[in-house]
Amino acid sequence: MTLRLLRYFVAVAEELHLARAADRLGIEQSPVSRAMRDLERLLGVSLFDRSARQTRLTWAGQVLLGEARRVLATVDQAVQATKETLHNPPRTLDVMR
Amino acid sequence: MTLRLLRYFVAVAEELHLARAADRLGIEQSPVSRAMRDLERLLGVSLFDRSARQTRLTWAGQVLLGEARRVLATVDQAVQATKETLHNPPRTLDVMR
DNA sequence: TAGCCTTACGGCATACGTAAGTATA
DNA sequence: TATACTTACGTATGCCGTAAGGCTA
Repeated sequence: MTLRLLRYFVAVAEELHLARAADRLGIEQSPVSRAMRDLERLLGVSLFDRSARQTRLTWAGQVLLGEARRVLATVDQAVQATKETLHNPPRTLDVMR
Repeated sequence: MTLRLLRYFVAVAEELHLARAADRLGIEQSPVSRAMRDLERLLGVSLFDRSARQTRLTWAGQVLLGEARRVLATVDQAVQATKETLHNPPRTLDVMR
């Protein structure tokens, strides 16, 4: 699993349209389509219902959308918390030992 | 940020030794060293204290270790929860609309 | 046939391994 | 000098864009 696949998936799941998702991601449709295929293969589940004219989420897709948002939020927090150590030094001197 | 950098970092932070971390990851020392350098540049903070003979975590490194573990746990849960939708179908039929 | 997604292919960027280099105790 | 981390360089893998292909209303 990679964050790239999760980021692409959230964009597609929210837009329900590959071209718009690709626009939002600043890339072309093609890599987005391939990424969704790769993600489905990786997880072994269908994330989208492509039978209809419009793209829709399967149940697995709905579950992953919530989970992926949590992952990305956790990543953002990890980056922020680490950067903020510059301004919030440890209270005691021996925490680094 | 990538999961690869976080996975490598957790290995190094837990082993406090690049060769052992590399062994655990199934790769060579060299890419691990480069990854840690890249991660520090990305975050703009020092994660390791390299002045001593042994590798030690800075305060920022200790904070990131906890955060990175949370991220990786969240990812595992995301994958599991999505895969389990195959055995736990939605209770109602209209959740996919 | 118009709109949307997918596949093929070539090029670029990223990541690895080997091996040489640097530093410290 | 032994141990551990870093840097240089060539190769392999991964990801992207362009363009062609397929499908459905």
